[in-house]
Amino acid sequence: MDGHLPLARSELPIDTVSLARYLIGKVVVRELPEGVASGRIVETEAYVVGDAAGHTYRGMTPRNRSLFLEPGHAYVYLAYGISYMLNVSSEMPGIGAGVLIRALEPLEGIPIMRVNRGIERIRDLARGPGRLTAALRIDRLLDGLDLCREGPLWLRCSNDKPDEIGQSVRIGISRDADRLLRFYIPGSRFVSGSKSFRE
DNA sequence: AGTGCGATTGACT
DNA sequence: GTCAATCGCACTA
Repeated sequence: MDGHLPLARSELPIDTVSLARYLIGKVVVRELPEGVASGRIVETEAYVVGDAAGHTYRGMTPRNRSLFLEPGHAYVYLAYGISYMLNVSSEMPGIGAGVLIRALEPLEGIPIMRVNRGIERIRDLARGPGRLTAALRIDRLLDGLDLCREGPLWLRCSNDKPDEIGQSVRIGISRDADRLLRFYIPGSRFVSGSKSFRE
């Protein structure tokens, strides 16, 4: 019964792909003044070492430095000037790589998420990387945060483990686009981009 | 100092 | 299905 504890850093896979699979089924917890909002991770993408689609492909910059922290730290950035993306750093310190959290199944604080998103439908609250950060009110202020420690944003253990994990190409990228680095719970109504997948 | 471009979303045909 | 919105940042000069 460890369903209420933060993920232990010592148990996090160092390898980016392993971490992307490991995070499926775990819980993202957001602590806000109004209360707690949380969701189960149903979809991730790995941005591995040497990945032409990754933000660290050309080395460390002020924006992406969080990806070089030890595993389990938040990397938050703004995409298209509109949506924030939440990533979990992977690999040893000094190596820049990470896992993008692409979709959550809402658990706690659904009324809070509805207010933050301005919509009612539970299925759409956190289905998509920009939607989940809006639902949980995640922005650049949380960049670099240790997600293995309780705080404003952290990752929680879960008792139920998915018995199967689907795999496909990543969504919305052009470089290194053929690699099967997207992972998701097959059949979940809460995963994004239900098109283009293969085993 | 200027420029082009996204790890997207929501509105619209 | 198509498409515009929007802006920080990395890159060029």
